[in-house]
Amino acid sequence: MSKIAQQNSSPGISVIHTQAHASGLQQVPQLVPAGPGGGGKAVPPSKQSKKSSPMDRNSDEYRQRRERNNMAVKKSRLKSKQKAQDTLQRVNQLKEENERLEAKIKLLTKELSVLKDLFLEHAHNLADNVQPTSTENTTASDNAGQ
Amino acid sequence: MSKIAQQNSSPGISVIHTQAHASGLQQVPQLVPAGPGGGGKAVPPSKQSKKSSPMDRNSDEYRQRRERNNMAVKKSRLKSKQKAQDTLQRVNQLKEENERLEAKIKLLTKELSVLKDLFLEHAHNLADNVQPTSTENTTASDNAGQ
DNA sequence: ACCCATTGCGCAATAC
DNA sequence: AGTATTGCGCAATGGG
Repeated sequence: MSKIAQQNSSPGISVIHTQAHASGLQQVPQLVPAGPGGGGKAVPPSKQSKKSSPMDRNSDEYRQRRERNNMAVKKSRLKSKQKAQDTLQRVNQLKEENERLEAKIKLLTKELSVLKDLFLEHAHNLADNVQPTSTENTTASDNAGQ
Repeated sequence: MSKIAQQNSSPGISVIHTQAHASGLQQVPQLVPAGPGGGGKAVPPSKQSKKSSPMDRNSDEYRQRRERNNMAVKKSRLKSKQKAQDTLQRVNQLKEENERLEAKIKLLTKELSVLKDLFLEHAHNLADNVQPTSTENTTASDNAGQ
């Protein structure tokens, strides 16, 4: 998973791939009559030579279109790949953040429990009317809930 | 961004794509000499007609190999797509979890601040030797920090 | 009608 | 020897 093929010519630009792909496929114009049937259509007087026939593969315009499309395809794929990678990165980012948040929760929880304990202690002291001097042991009615 | 083309035949299975793609490309055997000749070779008896020549495109073996590869390609791409989707889902999952965690943090933080305030109040009361009866206003030295 | 963007597909070169 | 991946071009189709 490292080196790339780049089999056929086109080191980067030009070099029109004369044939289909890179081998022995012979191009055959094969202009089909493709009679559009009775598709007369009153409005668009176009010469009908566009959609109905397979388009001459030697046509300059054809090659041009192909070339453009190839570019577009490459671009699109690059973009897609990029996006995928970004998504992957996003996952890691979120995972990190998650850990951070969980750590924070842990800390806050601990702090809370400490404070609650202290508070309960005082409450008891007040209730028993005792002066807090040393460590108390939380006795009955001890439910902090959640 | 919804419907798929599926231009050439193959509704799902079989239908060997006789030609290149779906149009007028005529396949041309173009059998290069490649005569198996007397490919003797002691150990690897290969007829040398494998790597050096373009391989007969009519060859039964060729078609078989192509078919297999096509399958593999499809499979691989499906897998890849699946993975991408999973990753995307993972992102959403993590985002949700993140929100949950943040909500929890918010709650804990609030709880903490309340307790701290109460605690400070009591501290003041104790210090001033005052009986807590009504709402107190947290005056100076009021910093909960973070 | 025209153009670019996306997508399924098959081919060939590689990677494994 | 065989499958899995990947870059690439083609054609159909989706969207402006």
